[in-house]
Amino acid sequence: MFNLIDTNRSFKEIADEVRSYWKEYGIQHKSLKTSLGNKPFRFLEGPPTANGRPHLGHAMTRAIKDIILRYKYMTGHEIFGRSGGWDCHGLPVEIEAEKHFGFNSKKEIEEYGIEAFNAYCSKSVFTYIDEFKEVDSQIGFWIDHDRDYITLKRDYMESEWWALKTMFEKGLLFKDYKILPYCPRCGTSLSSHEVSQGYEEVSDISVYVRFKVTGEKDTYILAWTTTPWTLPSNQFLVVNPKIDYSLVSYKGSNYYVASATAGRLFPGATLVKEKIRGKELVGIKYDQLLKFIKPFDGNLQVVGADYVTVEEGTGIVHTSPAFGADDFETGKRMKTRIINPVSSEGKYNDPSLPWYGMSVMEANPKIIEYLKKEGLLFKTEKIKHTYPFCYRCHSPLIYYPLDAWFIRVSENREKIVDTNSRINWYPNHLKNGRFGNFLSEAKDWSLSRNRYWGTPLPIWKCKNGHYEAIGNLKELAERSGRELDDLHRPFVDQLKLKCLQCGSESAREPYVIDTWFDSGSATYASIGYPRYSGETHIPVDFITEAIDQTRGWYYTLHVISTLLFNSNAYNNVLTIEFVLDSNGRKMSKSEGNSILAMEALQQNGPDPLRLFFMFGVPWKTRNYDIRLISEISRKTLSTLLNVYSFFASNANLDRFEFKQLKVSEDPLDQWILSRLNSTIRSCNDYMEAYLPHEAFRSIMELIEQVSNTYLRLSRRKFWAEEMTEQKESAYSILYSILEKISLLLAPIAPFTTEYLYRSLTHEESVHLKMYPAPTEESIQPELEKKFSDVLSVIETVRRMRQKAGIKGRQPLTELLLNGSFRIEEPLIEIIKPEINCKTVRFVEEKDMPVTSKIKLNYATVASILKGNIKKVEEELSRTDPAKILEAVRKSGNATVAGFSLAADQILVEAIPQPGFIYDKDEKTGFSLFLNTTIDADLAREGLSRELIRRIQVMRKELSLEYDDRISVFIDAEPATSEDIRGSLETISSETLADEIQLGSAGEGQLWDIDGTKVKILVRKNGK
RNA sequence: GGGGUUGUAGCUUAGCUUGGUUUGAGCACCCGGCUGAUAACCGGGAGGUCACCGGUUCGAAUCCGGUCAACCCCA
Repeated sequence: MFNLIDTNRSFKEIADEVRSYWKEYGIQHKSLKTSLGNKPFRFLEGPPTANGRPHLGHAMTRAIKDIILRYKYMTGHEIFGRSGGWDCHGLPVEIEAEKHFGFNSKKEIEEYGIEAFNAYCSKSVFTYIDEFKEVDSQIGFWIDHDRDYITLKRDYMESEWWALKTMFEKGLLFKDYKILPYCPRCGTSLSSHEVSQGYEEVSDISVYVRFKVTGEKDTYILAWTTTPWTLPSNQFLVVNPKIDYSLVSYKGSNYYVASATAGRLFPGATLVKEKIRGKELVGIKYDQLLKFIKPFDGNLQVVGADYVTVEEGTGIVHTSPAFGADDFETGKRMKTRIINPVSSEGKYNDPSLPWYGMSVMEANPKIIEYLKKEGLLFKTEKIKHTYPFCYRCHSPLIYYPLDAWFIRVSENREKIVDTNSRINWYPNHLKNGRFGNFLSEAKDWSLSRNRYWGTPLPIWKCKNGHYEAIGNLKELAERSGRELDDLHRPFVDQLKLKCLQCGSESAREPYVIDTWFDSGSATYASIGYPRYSGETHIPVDFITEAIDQTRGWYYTLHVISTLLFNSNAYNNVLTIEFVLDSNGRKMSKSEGNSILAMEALQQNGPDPLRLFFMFGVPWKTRNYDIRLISEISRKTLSTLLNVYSFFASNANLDRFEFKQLKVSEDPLDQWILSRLNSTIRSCNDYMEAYLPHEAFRSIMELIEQVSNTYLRLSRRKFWAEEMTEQKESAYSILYSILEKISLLLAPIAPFTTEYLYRSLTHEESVHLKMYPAPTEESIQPELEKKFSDVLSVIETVRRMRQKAGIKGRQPLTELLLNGSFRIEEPLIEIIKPEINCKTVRFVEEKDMPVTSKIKLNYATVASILKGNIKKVEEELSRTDPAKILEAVRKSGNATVAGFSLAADQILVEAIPQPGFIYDKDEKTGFSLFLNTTIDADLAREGLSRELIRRIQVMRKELSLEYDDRISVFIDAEPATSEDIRGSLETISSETLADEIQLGSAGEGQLWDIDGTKVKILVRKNGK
């Protein structure tokens, strides 16, 4: 017996029931611990930081990961890395902790104590881990959370130490003094991939300031800057030696600017000197702008550099080597010491400045005011530009000189570009586009952070500048004489070594490393390579994350793997775009329009949500739209459950049991099997190519055809009382279709398919079965094409009936077809009942029930015939059109009333003979002639069909079971009664009536059938 | 300023790789019909300068060039 199902249950209810079944019988566990084959498949989970709540985007990536993993399981793969991962370190965590304690500076953290602070971080990073796991359970993401990798665990960090030591020894790790993007609030530098996540568009005030040329009256050099706070430390002005500058006289003063900017800056000014090459300006000395900090020797002069452009500003760049990478280079070249009046908290620390103690961002407007007051300001301009902000705390970053450790990436660009060539990117354009571009411009990775909560940099340094890297705990114990359990700060800081080179004491470099190094190490650290595992997961077969990871995880995984293992980290990577809100806006916490994963799951149920994620291309944004979500699952899952419900209730009545697929010769059966198998084939292809959304699309199409074509056309087979061969075949096909679709759809909608599959087969689980393989010999492309022709003809006839005002219930005698090919007899049999015609046949062109009427094509003929048009037309109306057409066909033209008419000069109009209507089917090109003559017999038959339908409606209104039997009483005009009497048998068998009485219907319902009044009463008799 | 992606009906979209009848669906709207599984379905109506301009071609939504717009990334 097949389980009967309630088609009105919500998908959420079904999922809840299935989830508890899985739990009770350990189905998920079985899937995680077993495999159906031994092909290896390596997966890697991108680790979230669980100090924020999971939102809709998390749900989407997790759904797609699950779809791929379930498919791989079902295709006999042994899956490695089917576990979770948690990213635990880093600034994001520290910032949450600072908020918790109300701290605003590093000083406060240190006063509170690093140990206690880190202890809090270590706890808070798991605040929402339970909610993440709950989302996984709700959405059906089957991974083994008992084997999650956790980046703060000793084993994990030890692997990283191994990696860092290896890099150190290969010379890939180096320390340098550089200008780095720096967050003054967090007190640490950021790497380029972190900076790239924090650009925002802001409007700032930029200033044009005049530097007075030393010893020349009223002559200035005009420079432009968007960071007035760097002006107190101005050391140079830079021009481009290759471009032209002018000296301009404007309101009583002379200014040097790039010629290209003069017109814009000084409207209506007079030129004093034109076309001064930049290099002629080099060496000019100027007076200090803000006379507070004493400059060094050789400062305050114009120097040349070719990075200067004229697009913005004046073509002359104010240079403060402490606060810009280019500026720093200039300072280096000029061999000067750097003026840096700004502390690591971002405040002026030079007491000679009037803004002493102020943060530079606070000082900005004050400095502008001062410049104005002192007459140093030429003008200000509001500009909109993108500026980097700290991606976590939102403070504006400054460029700041620092000692920092770097990974030598730039020298290895070729390698990382090369290993990228081995990766399959979905979508492909990322490979050489966004990602490839980023790789080819890769900068050295600034790795060290002046912070607390992170993997400590395992490098010790002695007073003589000798460095040593430590690769694991054992080594550390040997070198320091102390065992350590926890590698974190502050414990590791306390360990001193004896320098191997000079014997003096060495202390750890006080940094932690970029948390992106943690997650980027997951390919080897997640399994504790090399200490706990002899192998890595490099390269994994598949990862998928959202688009923002191009510069994040995708990048760090790739760089680390290339540098350490000379390999790409992953072979296939699928990138997902964001889910936007219902108005197409980006979801964000601050906007208050973000949607939590749990919310969406509660609202829609897991499967509808998963289908929504599979609807359309993953790498295009989609708007969260609950109406669309329910529409998609209604079209697929609801339809599928209804097909099953129909199957199950009928099959149970007939005591059908599935033993094997029995295929009849019926083209309908052949067709649906072909469709089923071609869908299975394309699903396999798409899933192999990491295109699950394409697989879903093809399944959707199949479900639609099964329900609306196959089942509808097969319905009559199921009404037969006894088990016919046809019926059995149809059952077995329907069973097979439901089974295969459950399997095909199982990775995408795991809950509903489980429910369906188990109701159908009583097997343990759809998820422990092999993915279906196509039966190639069942695929008949030719038949699939023919079948769509059949459907097209049916549609056209329905349209013709509509136009002629003849209902579908009214039987007609014949449909005649003419075309360039024919539809074979068995398929004709499908057309007949659908269009309610007794015969459907093809005729030759000459036998078409049509008279051609030939008209003149005035457009081509008018100018030739002129006054003779009337005459020709008269002659034409007397001539047999067939003769004219024959002549045109043979010789290219026909002679009418002495005039020769070519093919393009006549128009042929087909006029169907009386009793026929004509139309053309566009898909097949067939001409269709429908005989619309309704004689008394046909009319009587039509009437009985009308009655049957009314009685069926009444059955439904009485909520009768489909096998309940009834008695019917019909009250009508005597003439109508006579007509009805002839069809009593048909009516009673169609409506399961034991008896039909003509006469008084008493309390019956009055119907108006096209003007004929009939009163009908239906009474239930039981089964 | 540089790079990438996208642009098809009110909305969601297919077709573009490989040029070939009149760009195909779904939702919503209106009219009509069908129904012994269905939350369905079928027919008709209205709604498209396939973003725009140019080129290649017998023929362009599709290929090429340019422009515009939106989004994303970089500087």
